[in-house]
Amino acid sequence: MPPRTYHHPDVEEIAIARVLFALSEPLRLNMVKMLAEQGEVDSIDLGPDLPRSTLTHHTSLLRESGVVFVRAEGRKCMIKLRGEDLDARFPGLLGTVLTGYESDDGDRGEANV
Amino acid sequence: MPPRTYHHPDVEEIAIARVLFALSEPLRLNMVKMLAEQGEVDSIDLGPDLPRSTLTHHTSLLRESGVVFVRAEGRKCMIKLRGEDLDARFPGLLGTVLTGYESDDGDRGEANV
DNA sequence: ATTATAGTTCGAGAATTGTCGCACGGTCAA
DNA sequence: TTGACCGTGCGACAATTCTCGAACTATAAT
Repeated sequence: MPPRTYHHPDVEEIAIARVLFALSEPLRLNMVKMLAEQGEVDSIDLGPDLPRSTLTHHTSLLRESGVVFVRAEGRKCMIKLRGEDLDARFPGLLGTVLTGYESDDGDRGEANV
Repeated sequence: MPPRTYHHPDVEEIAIARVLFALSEPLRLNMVKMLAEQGEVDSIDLGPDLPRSTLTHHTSLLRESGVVFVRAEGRKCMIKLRGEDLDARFPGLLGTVLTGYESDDGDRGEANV
């Protein structure tokens, strides 16, 4: 009956080690890149080819580490970066990671575009 | 006979996902913090209470991910941050991580000082 | 109400990572 | 040379993490 709800850690509760771990996974790092470019997106757009349970796994990990905010929208769910929260907690961190990821063509920077 | 040598990735080879993973481990993150504060240090100082093989495991991972430079000094080994290399590859990343770690007392920020 | 769709949970298995004892080779002092 | 010390590599085990199918719940359309 109750509509889907999601738990999000408070800003003070966000731990840097967990954030770094969340961003250290290529799939998740690419998701974060998309979120930074596109704003709030439908979760399915973050991994159209992934099994749903795998997608849920990664989005949940990003949410529980404090990187993203998840919101139920009808039967799908919308995801956006917690950019301001992250910047308040760890100033500049997200920006430098994303800038660094841009210049890292060794991982998967542009071969798939 | 040959003195101990260590392989270090070139600057261009340093991958951001691997760096973030290396920094996502509390033990290793604390080692990096010490290195940032103290410059080049004896490896033993990074984990006096750790089993040697465990210490080697973590220092090797930091070295292979491009975070630290390791040098044999007699029978011990000296370790220092590759600060300039990291900054050339991913500008500002290390600084923001260290700054963020400083303000993160939830992990182990100051309870042990 | 029925059907279809989307996300979640649970479980199992594979893969990766962390921990640590132990033997080995290199280094230094006596 | 002998012996103590330090780091490394190996191997085994524990702990985490990743992947993904299947059953389930909620939502929307017919």
